[in-house]
Amino acid sequence: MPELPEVEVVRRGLATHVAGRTIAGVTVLDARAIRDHAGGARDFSARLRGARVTAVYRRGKYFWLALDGPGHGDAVLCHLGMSGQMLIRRCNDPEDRHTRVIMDLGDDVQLRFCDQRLFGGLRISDGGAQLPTEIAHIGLDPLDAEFDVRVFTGRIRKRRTGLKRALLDQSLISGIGNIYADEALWRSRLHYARDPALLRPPQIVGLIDDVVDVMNEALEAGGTSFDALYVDIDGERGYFDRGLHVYGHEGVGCPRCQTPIRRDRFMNRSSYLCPRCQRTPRRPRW
DNA sequence: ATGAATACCTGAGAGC
DNA sequence: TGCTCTCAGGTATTCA
Repeated sequence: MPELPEVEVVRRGLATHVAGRTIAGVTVLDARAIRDHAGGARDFSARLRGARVTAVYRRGKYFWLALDGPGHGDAVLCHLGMSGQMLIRRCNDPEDRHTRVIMDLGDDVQLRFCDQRLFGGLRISDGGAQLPTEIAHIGLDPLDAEFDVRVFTGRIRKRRTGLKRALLDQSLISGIGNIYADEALWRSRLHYARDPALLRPPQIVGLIDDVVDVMNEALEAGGTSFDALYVDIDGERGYFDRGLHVYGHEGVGCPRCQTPIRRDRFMNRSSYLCPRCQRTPRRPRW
């Protein structure tokens, strides 16, 4: 569900409200939320007790709390999956639905991990404060200062797969999900089945420019919320759904040419595109 | 190397 | 009302 802009909104909220705090206690309400933590719930809680959060980092859709004190150099590695939320609450605030893990942070502050579908989760990464080895296979995201569009161009043009499939491959470039893939492809007037090897390098540079633009615009709007499943750490929605041009707009006129937006089934999910602006290629790669 | 299928989950909404 | 079906922003693994 949440893609890079939504995760970055959460990361910023945590950097403001959690960094500098000490974890006084951890309650795992549903062990499935930490299924990727090798040690299980007791180990998870015990190792975090007394640890201090020094900073909150992100790569793609993953983020992590860097720890000091007990667990110095370790990190709490987090992914929101399709429906995960990080909520800052007072201890006596009403319960949030689907709360799976609660971290008490002192001063009457709680961090609650809530996740309806449980595709997300938390785990401790040994020595992962700088960059968890568990996500070594995740590529740089386009907002990372280290991201080099020339390197990316070289890599994607070697991929023998469709353009959208490549954009969604988190090992090639991270942070892009179904919404922002469709929005960026529409901005670049590229069909999802274009063959990356047949694109000119400037087209790929332009596409990445569009990815960065749409993500930055979404970030300014606080992310995209279609429903209550994506909210920031205060439980507030984002407003970028108003800024979407094609995603979820089946049958609505393309903002450029008024041709009705079409929804295709692709990779077992929906792809929205303008059939006039984004012509099906002569030699498609699916 | 690539990708299809599957698994992990809950819940909202549509249609009957 | 209650059943079945489809859909949803993601990732990892297995098998061909």
